[in-house]
Amino acid sequence: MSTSAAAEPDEVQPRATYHHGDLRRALLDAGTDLAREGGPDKVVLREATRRVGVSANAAYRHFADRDALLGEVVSRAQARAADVISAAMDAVPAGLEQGPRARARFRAVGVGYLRFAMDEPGLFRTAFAVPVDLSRAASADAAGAGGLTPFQLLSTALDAMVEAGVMSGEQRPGAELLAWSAVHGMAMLALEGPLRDLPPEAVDELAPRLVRMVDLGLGLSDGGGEPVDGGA
Amino acid sequence: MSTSAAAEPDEVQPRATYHHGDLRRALLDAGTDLAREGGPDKVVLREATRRVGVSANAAYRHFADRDALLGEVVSRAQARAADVISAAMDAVPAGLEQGPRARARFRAVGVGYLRFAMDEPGLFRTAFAVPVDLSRAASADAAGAGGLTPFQLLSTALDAMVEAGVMSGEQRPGAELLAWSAVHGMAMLALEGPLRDLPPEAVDELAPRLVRMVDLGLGLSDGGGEPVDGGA
DNA sequence: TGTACATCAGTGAACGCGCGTTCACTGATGTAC
DNA sequence: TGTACATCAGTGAACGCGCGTTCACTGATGTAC
Repeated sequence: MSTSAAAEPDEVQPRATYHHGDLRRALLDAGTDLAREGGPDKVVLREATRRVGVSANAAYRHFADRDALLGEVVSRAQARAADVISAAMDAVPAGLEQGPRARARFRAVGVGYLRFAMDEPGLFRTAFAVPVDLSRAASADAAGAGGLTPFQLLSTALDAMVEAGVMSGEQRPGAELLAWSAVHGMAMLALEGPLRDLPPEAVDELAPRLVRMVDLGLGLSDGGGEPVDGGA
Repeated sequence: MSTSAAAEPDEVQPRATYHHGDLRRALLDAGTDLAREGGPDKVVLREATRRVGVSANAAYRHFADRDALLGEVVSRAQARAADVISAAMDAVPAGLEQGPRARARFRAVGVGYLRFAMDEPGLFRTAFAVPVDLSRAASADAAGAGGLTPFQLLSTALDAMVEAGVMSGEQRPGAELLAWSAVHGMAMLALEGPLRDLPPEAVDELAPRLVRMVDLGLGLSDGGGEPVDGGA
């Protein structure tokens, strides 16, 4: 243990072998850490290689350019969001009838989305506010452990509402965008908009009110007044 | 007319006098143009001075630093948003009764907000998505011609709904944030989020549905079904 | 089992970019007498 | 009405920053024979 190789977390010290072994994954991990710390802008090629302990241009063996790395980090961040949303949906109590259950799970999507935004602001912004071409990141490897992307989770929740008869089939088309807008807007206002100085607990308080507003505004009005709150 | 001073719009040619005369305003105008063209990131000190035809550091006679310039551009952009929203509110037909009128004007706030976002994406992002301290830009010179900021216009519309009896006073506190979230989210998704490739007319179609959702979700349910669309 | 050699995965140095900002300066203006 | 001089508003050159990316290279690996 030389003096130069101080106690740093996770392989910052010089590697034993010339070949790294799994540089691609290591760069992806470092890029994800950077995104977590400071959002998409902080996903910087040179810094990622620095953290891994490799020369700057070694990255070009594994990624075409910086955008390619960022793109994969974006997919990972979306997958993490999907996991949080899934967990919130699964936390809806089992005993409910079909209608209230569908509504509760739908609300849980929004609550989970906002929880992810507040708990992991950097990853959230990387996942959903990145000025990068998302055509390919919107699916496939953007899925969580359950195999669905955040958008797909939202879609299934809305489908279940229609099936349960608590939402009109007429306004089902495009409803994802309406619901998504509401929670995304609150997250962005709180994270990097004019509400940046709002205390995080204020969002915790507003989130249920917001998803309730969406639920009432989107669903059929029968019994919509009941505050069926789901999610942990 | 020399060959070097070609026909450029607006005083790009070398000035006649050593002193500019109104450099502060000229830089503000140039900064606003830049914001209009490419959002807050494009508000670059050097480029603003370049356009005005002045050396780069001349700006420091009038602004403490780049952030000071940007801050004033942000206020201007918010004032422009206020103008568009005001116009939408004023376009609500006069013949309506108090309740429907209050709802229509409230919806017009959202429609105007989204119209501004789609018509002036650069200014919109400068006004509402800028990573800058907004504590001081949130008022005073951020007001439009009518003397109110966008946020204040929204507040008055909500107050009018309560007064007209179409919204419960109980959920009035903080309702600005719920309504704002919805329209802000749609704008951000469409402008620099995953929906960036959505055709602009898709937003035109979704906007009324979104504000209707918010209206239904926030207001009292009596007669909320009527699609009282206001605004041009 | 040993060796030649193609291929893969790294290195180190350098480039150009455009930015914000600072330095020491000079030309223009206006006011006191 | 004229002049000295403080003050204001510009100039031109330069700095350092950190980035993405490219260049020519070398060390390690694995496969054919």
